[in-house]
Amino acid sequence: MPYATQQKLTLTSLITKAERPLTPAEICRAGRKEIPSLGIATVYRALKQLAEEGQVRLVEIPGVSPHYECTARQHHHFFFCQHCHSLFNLDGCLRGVSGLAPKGFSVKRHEIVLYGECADCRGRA
Amino acid sequence: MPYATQQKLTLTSLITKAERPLTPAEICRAGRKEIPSLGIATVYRALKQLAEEGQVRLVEIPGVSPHYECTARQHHHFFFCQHCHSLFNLDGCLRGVSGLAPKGFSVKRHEIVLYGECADCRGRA
DNA sequence: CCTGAATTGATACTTGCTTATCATGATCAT
DNA sequence: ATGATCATGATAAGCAAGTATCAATTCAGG
Repeated sequence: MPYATQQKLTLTSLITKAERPLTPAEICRAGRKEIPSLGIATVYRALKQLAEEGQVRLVEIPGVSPHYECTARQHHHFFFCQHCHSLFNLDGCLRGVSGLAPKGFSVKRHEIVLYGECADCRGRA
Repeated sequence: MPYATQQKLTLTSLITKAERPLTPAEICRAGRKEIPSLGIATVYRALKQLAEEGQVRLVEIPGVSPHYECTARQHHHFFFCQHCHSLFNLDGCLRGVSGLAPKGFSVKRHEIVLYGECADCRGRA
């Protein structure tokens, strides 16, 4: 039977409360504020377990290193700031996405990614 | 000054005529029908040069290994068959894509990817 | 509080993709 | 043709993400 360790509890809480997808490195850095000895391997192990349980999912964005997010969010897409390299969640979706597929093709899911500059970076530039 | 070798000519022609994005491995395999000794390193070198010249561009799809395509095509998106792992070009786009971004964000470009089963795979299943 | 089972953290290793190295071979201006 | 230059192909090496290993540590039931 699995043990309830400080590492798991901290990491689960951290990922659940995050308001945007995080990289394993970001998760590790954040977790070290609570548990300074936290190792990256433990982060990967926790992510793997949480993903298997369905609590966390991998977010893959073209040209962006892998991020992870809590699955408790509804369907949404992402905005990647090319200046500060941060990933933002977007609300809403578009109509007719599946209509882009040729006849005879069945669409199971879709991804939409916007690239540009976030409000902060735009203001500073 | 660069030399016009059989390898470069063959690879350029091959990529230009392809009707869908190809992986370096696919390009190498196809090129060997013309030049059996063709090495993978030459494929990567050609892709790098063509990309710098703007003739070819990298196509990155979440969860899919890197593909390359000719830039002479107009704006389009992709469909990835989860069964045969092939990438297909889609015609058309959607309206209001940039409207998904929060206020103050500037959108430079976007990507839309559909995942599912292509007509062939769907028929066989 | 003690003991067996699970977990941790450091690090070595694996995997997939891409680039560097270098001896050999192709290209082209003369 | 021919020599200087550039390109090729095989393979080693690099790189980044993730996994395996293992001694040391932590957990939790009796």
